[in-house]
Amino acid sequence: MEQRANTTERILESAYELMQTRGYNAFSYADVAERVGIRTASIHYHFPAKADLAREVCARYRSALVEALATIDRELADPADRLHRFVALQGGGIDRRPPMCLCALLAAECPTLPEEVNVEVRGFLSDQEAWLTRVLSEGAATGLFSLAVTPDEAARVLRAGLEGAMLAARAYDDRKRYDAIAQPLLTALVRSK
Amino acid sequence: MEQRANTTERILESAYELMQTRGYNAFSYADVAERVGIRTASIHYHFPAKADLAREVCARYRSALVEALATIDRELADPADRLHRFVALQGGGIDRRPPMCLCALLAAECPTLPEEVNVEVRGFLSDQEAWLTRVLSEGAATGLFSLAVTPDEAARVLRAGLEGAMLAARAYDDRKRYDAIAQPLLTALVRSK
DNA sequence: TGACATCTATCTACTAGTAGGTAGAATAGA
DNA sequence: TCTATTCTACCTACTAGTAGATAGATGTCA
Repeated sequence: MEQRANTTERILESAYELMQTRGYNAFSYADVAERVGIRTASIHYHFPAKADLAREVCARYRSALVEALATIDRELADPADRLHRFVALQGGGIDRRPPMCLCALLAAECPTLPEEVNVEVRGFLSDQEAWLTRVLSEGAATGLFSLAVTPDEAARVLRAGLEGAMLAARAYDDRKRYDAIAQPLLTALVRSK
Repeated sequence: MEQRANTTERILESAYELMQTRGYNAFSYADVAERVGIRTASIHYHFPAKADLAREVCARYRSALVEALATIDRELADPADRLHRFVALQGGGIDRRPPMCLCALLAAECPTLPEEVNVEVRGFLSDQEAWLTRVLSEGAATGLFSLAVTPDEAARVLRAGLEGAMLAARAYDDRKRYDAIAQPLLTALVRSK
């Protein structure tokens, strides 16, 4: 049939959606199979074990993050603009509500996750923090804004705060809660000059 | 036999520990039964459904929070001291590492949780925010410290940030990450005078 | 006090359904 | 025909939950 690439992509896409809404433990091969329109056994051909599928979903999600951050760097020069774009990126588009970062969700399940998935989750969090630290350092160094704490502290706080904001938006099923936390969080951390 | 109260307590205690480490979806009656030393069927005598057990665990956790906050109010008068005690409370003792708030964890699983559990989770988050808002308002009103944002904004940001801090500590299995976020978070939000 | 009845708490044994995973046959395109 | 892909059919382990029995404690009343 030569639909392997096609099917693999569809499996990954469905698995991503399921993982983002339910997490790792609450989705099954049966859920994916139903969405893709194949049998559960067929998924094992593309991804021998559930851990393989989850790891690949995370790895791609992480790659997408790296690309998105590179795009921000390319399109925006001002560190303050970059920060706001980052916050908006995490907040998601209009159709994706409430916003939720896949890896923030998986972080909550860490103790029950296969180790190869945990590696990707931690890598994602580290990538985020590293980029934020760089942008915050640049802004502070060039005097565009002043920080309430050191750049790497601000990066950690910002990442953690946005994570908590997404979780709250999810718990109350109200995407406005994200902005209601993200905005004052930025205000408290970064003082524009 | 008259061990009902005893057994009920032991079931609740085991369920609490399991839920705090694995969340709702990744623990089973079999896990609880093994720890308590009874059969799974016996758990159904005390808690007809898994949702009943989880709801009770959450309700008690929530009550414990309310009590703990009342104790803080009773023992400490200074709003700044109360805040630091709160942060330490969330960070847990020396033996409980890495720290994790049960309801912060469950917030991540919200879409897959029985509604009666969700009610308790949201109630917990609201209780926390209400208390924080009050303490922050008092501190700001009496001029003990100044806030970077409004008291209720600061309360939301603080709660979200600590939640993200606990998640990070869990993901990296390193309790130091909690303090590494909590401390600068407080610094950025609350300026002592 | 003794007998009967009820209650508590647990058990064994079971149900129906789901989990992830495997073996090997069928199919289809190059 | 060879190879890639998907299928049917199955497996074992586990899920929450139920049915019915039972041991022993407690209550009630003649």
